[in-house]
Parts: sequence; structure tokens; C-alpha cells
Amino acid sequence: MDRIRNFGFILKNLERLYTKRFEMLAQELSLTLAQCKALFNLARNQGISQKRLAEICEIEPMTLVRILDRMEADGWVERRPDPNDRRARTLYVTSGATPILEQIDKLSAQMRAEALAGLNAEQRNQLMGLLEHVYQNLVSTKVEPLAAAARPATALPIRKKAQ
Amino acid sequence: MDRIRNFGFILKNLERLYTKRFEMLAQELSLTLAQCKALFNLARNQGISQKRLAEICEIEPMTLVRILDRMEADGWVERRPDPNDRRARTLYVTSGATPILEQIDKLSAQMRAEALAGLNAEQRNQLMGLLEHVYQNLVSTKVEPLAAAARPATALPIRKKAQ
DNA sequence: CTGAGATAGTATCAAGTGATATTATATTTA
DNA sequence: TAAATATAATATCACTTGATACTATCTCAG
Repeated sequence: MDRIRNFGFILKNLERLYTKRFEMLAQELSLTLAQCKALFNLARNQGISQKRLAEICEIEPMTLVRILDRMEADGWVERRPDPNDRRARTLYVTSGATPILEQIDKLSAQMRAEALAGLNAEQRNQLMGLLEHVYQNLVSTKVEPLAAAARPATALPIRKKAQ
Repeated sequence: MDRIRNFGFILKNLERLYTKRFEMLAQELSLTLAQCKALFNLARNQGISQKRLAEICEIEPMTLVRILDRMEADGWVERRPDPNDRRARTLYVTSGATPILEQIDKLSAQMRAEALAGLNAEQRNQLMGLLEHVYQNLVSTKVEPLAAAARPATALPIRKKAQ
């Protein structure tokens, strides 16, 4: 009946499946999806700061710190001092990371092939368009977080964090 | 250009945004999305076992144990012995949880309203259909996990788990 | 120029998740 | 029917993640 009710759930399940599958395929790269994403985005933006890369990847700066720690130790990323700001670092992909980047490319192509199998070009575009639309909707709720908050009729004890 | 390249990333970002927004709205229920999902599914399947509920929710049984621990302590869920199997427990939503369930209903309706704003009924259906399709694709890769594994040209050291 | 506040990166802490092992009980097999 | 195996729930462990606090540095008001 009202299949839309499952929107949130399917989104969550889908994401988990996708990530799991990706990391299974990426096992031999010893990279998580988060790392691949960081490396991929860095490669297209050499010399940017950690703050900026975190923004691009849409993760917390602290999360990125750890991802970079790992990849720096593995020799795929370099942190150089920023000559204009002694607080900041500029980030670079090392030449050693080139084969990794190629692997990531292949991997993501395969992931997309698997995930989008059976959908033609038009459907794929539709899907992306719809997802981008939803994404934008959610981004704007972040900007005005109070706007539409549903107040429950009965106030319940607030806990720091549940589960 | 090739916007499809972002499919994996947008999926992940979307899911995180969605979850975050949901939990912001649900703060006063002191419930996470995972708990809401469990409670919601349990309410529709009173008397089932933990194993079964974990399957329905598509989470690990161990994860469910913890979710139930919390909700049982909060008095919203009951674990009763299974008369036919002394290993198992049967699960019930308590009457006290009724208002919570109503809140969850409202909340998820609002979430969907926010997330799907600007999409007409046809587009919403399209989106769900496409997501379900992708979901099925990924589910089937799980069944035959080796089928299409992309072997990298250069073998890299395998690590237990990366960042 | 100087002090107040902002900002970049990082350490620390609290919480959640999944994998694996464990225990009690069921089921199957010989 | 006794032994071997499977299963439901759970304890424990390892690993992520995000929130918050902290340090060094920058920027801006006065």
C-alpha cells in the first residue's frame, strides 16, 4: 500500500548494504569507503586544507583527521605546512597513491554496475535527480533546524543519547 | 557530467543527514532511529522472536539485544518466555508504548514530508521503485559474494579493518 | 599595536556497531 | 535414545564515529 512509509528504512538499509559491499570488494585495498572518498576528493583538490576537505567529504574534521592519519601512515597522503597559516596544513596525494586511485575508480565503477544493474540511462538519471532533490531538502532543514520541529503532545524525559 | 559517479557518496550523505535529522526531531522521545524502527516493526508483529525481529529490521541480533534492553528498561517492550522453546523469547509492545508509537508515526510522516517536499506522488513512487530495485540488486550480490569480485592488478597488504 | 574572539587541527571521551565466542536448549543422526 | 550438531539469546571485544575540550595561531576592534 503506502510504500513511501518505508522511505527512511530503505534508505538506511540500502546505505549499509552498499557500504558493506563496497568494503568487501575493497578488502584488498585495505580502505574503507570513507577513506576512498577522502582520497578521491583530495586527488581532485590537491593542496586544500583539512577543513576544506572535510567540508567536501561532508564529514566531521575530527573524523577526517583519523582517516588522514591512516593514509599518511600508509604513504598515500602528505600533510605539508601551509605557508600562509601556521595552524593549517595543506594536503597532497603522493605519487604512490596513483595505483590506489585507479583501483578505487575501478571499484566504484563495479559497485555502480552492480547496484544500478537493470536500470537504463534514463532511470539512472532520474534516480540521481531524485536523490539530489531529497538531499537538498534535507540540507535546508539543517539550516533552519527549528522551523518545523514537531512538538510531541506529551513531554517525555530527554536523555543524552538513546540506544 | 557523469553525475552517476556520485551515487555511492550521495547515498551515504543522504542517509546520514536523514538519520541525524530524524534523531534531532526525536530527541524528546529519547529514541534513535534504530529503536523507532524496532518498535515500529515489533508493533506490527507482536509475539515474534528476537531473531525474527532482527531479520525484519535487517540488523544483527546482537544489535537488537541492546536496543531491546534499553526499551525494556524504559517499559515499552516486554520479553516473555516462549512456551515452545525455552531458548527463545517472545516480544510484545506494552500498552505504555502506544503514545510513543503515535509519536513515531507523526515523526516519520514529518520526516517524509520534509525529505520528499517538492516531489509529486508520481515522483515519490518512482523514487521508491528505483530504490527498491537497487536494494534488490545489492541483496543479490550478498548471496553470491564472490561472483564478480574485482581483483586488483597489484596485490596489496590486507589489513584486518581499516579506519 | 594589543587584547578578545575566531579558527585549524587534534586529543579525549562517550556511545554505537558488528564479529566472535559462550551458554542453554532444540533438533538431528546414528 | 545418546551423541553430534544447530540455534536463540547474550557477553565480550575491537573498531568507528561524533561531541566536546584544548592548543596554537590568526584576525579584527579599538
